[in-house]
Amino acid sequence: MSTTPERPIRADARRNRERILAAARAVFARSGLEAQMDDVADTAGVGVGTVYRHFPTKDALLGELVANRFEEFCAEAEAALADEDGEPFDVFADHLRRNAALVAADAGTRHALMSESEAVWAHAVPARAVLIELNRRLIARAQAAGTMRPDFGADDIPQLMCGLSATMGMTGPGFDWRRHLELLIDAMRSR
Amino acid sequence: MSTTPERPIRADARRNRERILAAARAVFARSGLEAQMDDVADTAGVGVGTVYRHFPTKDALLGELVANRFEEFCAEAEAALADEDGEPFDVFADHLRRNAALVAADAGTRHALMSESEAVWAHAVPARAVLIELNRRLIARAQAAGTMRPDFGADDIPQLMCGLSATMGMTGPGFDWRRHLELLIDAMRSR
DNA sequence: TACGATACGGAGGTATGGTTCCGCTTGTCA
DNA sequence: TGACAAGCGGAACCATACCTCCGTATCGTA
Repeated sequence: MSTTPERPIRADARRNRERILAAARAVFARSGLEAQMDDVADTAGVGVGTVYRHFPTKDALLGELVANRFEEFCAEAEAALADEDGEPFDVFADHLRRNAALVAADAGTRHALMSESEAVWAHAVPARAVLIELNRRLIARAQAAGTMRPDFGADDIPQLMCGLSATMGMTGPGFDWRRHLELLIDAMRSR
Repeated sequence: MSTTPERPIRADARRNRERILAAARAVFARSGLEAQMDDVADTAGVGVGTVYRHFPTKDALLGELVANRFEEFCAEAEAALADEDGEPFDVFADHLRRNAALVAADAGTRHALMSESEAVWAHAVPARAVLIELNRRLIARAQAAGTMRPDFGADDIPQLMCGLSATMGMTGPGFDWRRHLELLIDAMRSR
C-alpha cells in the first residue's frame, strides 16, 4: 500500500505517541468528550503542538481511541465464541455484560458511541463490521439452541447498546444501567 | 405567592414571548441544542436582546420548552388512563408509541432528554413527577390484568425512553427507533 | 396628546477551546 | 562528532456563541 520510503519513526516520537494515547484514554474516560486537548497534552507531559503532530485533529485522536475500544469488543466476542461449553444465550449475554462494563467505566467511549460525528467513527468502521459479524455468529448459535428469540438480529445490537450507553451517565431514581441491560437481555430471550 | 403589585404585561411583550417560544420550538426541533440564540431571534423576528429579556439564559429557554413537552406527555398519559375499554397493556404501549413519535419529531427534546444539565431539567421537575405517577397507574392496571411483567416499574421508564431517544438521531443499518421501541415493549410483556 | 415606564434591537464584549506557527531541541547516521 | 532532519513546546491566533449594554421605539394612561 504505502509507496513512501518509510524512514523509521524516531524513538522519542514513538514514545510520545504512546504517552499521548494513554493520557487521552485517561482524560476522556474521566471527563468525557468535553475534555480539552491541553488537558491531554499536560497529562501526557508534552506540549499541545506534539499532540497535533501525532493526531491532526481532536476527532482523529478520539477516532483512534474508539477504534481501539472496538478491537477490545471484538476480542471479547472471539473469546465468547470460543466457549463451546456454556449455554449459548448465557454466553452471549455475558459478552454483552462485559462490554457494557467497559463502556460504563469510560465516559469518553460512552459519548463517542452516541456521537453523530462521522470523523470519530471513520477509523472504527472495520472493527465495527467485524464485531457485528461475530455477534451474528453468537446470535445464530443461541437461536439454534432455541433460547434466543428467532427474530432478533445482530443489527439490533448497536442501537440497544447505544441507548444503554446514553443512560449510563445519568443519575436519579431509576437510572441503573445494570437493570437497563437486564431488561434488554430479557427482550432477546425466546419465550 | 407573588408579592409584587403585578402590573399587567405589555401587549407587545406578551406577543413577542409567544413568538420566541414558537420560534425556539421550530429551531431546536430542526437543529437540536446546538442551534444558536441568534437563530431563534431571527426566526422570531426579534433581536437577541428581546430573547434575553424574556429568558435570562439559553438553558432557561430550553427548560421552558422541555417543561411544555412534559405537560404534553402528561396529557397523553391522562388520555390513556381515561381509556377504560382497551386492553391495559396495549393502552400503555400505545401511550409510549405516541410519546416516542413526539420525541422523534423534535431533535431539541431528544437532546434535552439526554442532557445532564440541571438547569434544563429544573423547570420540568413537577411535570416529570406527575408523569411518573400517571405511568405508575397505567402500569399497575396492566399488571393487574396479568399482561405486564410484575417486576416492571414506572421508574424503569425514564431510562428506557432516554436510551430510545439517544438512538433516534443515529443513522445506519439497524438504527430504527420503531423497532427499538417494539423490543422494549416486548421486554415489558408478561411471559 | 404628552409623558413615564416598559420593551426592543443589534453591535460588541467576553470566554472558551481547537488549531497553527516557528524558533529551539534532540535523535540518527556518516 | 558534526550536520541535517525530525520532533517538540507553548504562546498566540482565530472562530464560535453566549450574553450585555444602552440609545431608541413603543405602549398605556391621564
